[in-house]
Amino acid sequence: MAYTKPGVTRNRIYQFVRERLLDGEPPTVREVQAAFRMRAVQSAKSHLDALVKEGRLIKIPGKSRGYRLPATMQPNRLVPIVGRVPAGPFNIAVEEIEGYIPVQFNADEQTVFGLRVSGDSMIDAGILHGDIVLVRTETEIHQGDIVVAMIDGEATVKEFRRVDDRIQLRPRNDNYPVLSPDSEDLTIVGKVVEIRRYLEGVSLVGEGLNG
Amino acid sequence: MAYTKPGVTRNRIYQFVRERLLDGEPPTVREVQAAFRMRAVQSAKSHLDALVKEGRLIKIPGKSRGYRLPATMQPNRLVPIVGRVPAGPFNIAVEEIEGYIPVQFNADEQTVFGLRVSGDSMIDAGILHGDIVLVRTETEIHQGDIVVAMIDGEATVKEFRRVDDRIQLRPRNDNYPVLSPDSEDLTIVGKVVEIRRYLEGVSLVGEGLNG
DNA sequence: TTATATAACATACATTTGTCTGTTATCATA
DNA sequence: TATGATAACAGACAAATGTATGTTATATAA
Repeated sequence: MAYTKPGVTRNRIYQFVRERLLDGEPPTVREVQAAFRMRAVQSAKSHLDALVKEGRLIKIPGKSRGYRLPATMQPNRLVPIVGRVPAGPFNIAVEEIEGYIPVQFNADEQTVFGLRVSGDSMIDAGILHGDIVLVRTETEIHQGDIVVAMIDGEATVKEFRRVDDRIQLRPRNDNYPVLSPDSEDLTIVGKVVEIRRYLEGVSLVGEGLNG
Repeated sequence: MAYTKPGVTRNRIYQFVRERLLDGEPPTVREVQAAFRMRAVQSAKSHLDALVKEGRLIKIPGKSRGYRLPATMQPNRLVPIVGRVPAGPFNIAVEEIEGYIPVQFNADEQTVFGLRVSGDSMIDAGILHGDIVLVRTETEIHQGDIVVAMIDGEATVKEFRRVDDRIQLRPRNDNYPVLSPDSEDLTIVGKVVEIRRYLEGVSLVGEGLNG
């Protein structure tokens, strides 16, 4: 390819590789070479190695398609959406999974799931019927957090308060009462860390492909 | 590895490959082999080819790490979040990009971006100050859609109405007036297709990594 | 201009990886 | 038990891919 000013091709190659990695398609050195119409493999490899040296990429030596984005650039992960709160956080039955949505947590663990909200008891907190809340299990709960709780086997989204050693679950809608269940009837499933609302028909990833 | 009932190992391999692909790390045949402690490459390859035949995977013949999820299982894409509406949809200045978030649209094109909402004029639609709305440009706008509009160079999120050949932009908050700007002062940037609210500090992908 | 760093090229080689052919073992069903 | 289908193994080869060495061309700055 034509000679360019120092750094120019470097940046273009970075953009290209980044794009490919975010698409889940790590390129080979020769694919980079071809994309930039270079006549020598080494031309591409030099740039890639330089990007690694600069810290903009990392690589797995020896392996094919071994260039990756550094941790801070790491993209996301898919988590399952369930229509109702699973019995135990860790045994979500496959049949209950509506689909998967991408999140950007480093939730390599199985600690985050999505739950479709029903009812309008949290409307003043901007959580509407049909919204999807992302719930992180196994995390600390603080005063005022929005949580998913199981009361007598029933799932609910509420604001968490501790008042005089007693747990209150407060709706954010004046038409609903504050709940204060006995602790043996109550399980805090996790904390709501994100809310999503889809205004347009979105087919969830992997929808209906169980089996 | 030990012999299993027909289909069992097949499914496990599918889960494994799927996991890897969603992580952006397509495995080699031999990596599958190793993961299942098989003594022959062909054992892994047979299962993979069978999964392709069943339609659960697709493959790029000849290429390394060439197994992929079919289109319906395709994951997501990263779109930029901007703090304010860009001048033109297609020339988002890099400095204005807050970060990137994953979406599940097949927005291979540059038609979707994220915008951080300021103000509470849409509070009755469950859109709060600080929420991120995902905006699709170049799409049809219908009565009642929530849109992002530019009025005299100012960006705003409102409900779209057409009344007697005149466009109305309605807030969803009784404290704000309905707008009805002259068409020369108005640009409809796009339609809001998704709303997100992060309740926990989430560092956006690629945040502060411009340059 | 000259010197130095960067960019691009040419070629070769080693390793990784995909693919092929044939065999043996276990499962499922009659 | 007999039979066909599926699962797993063994070994080899070919293509893809990473890597190394050396050379030439252009950009940048003194």
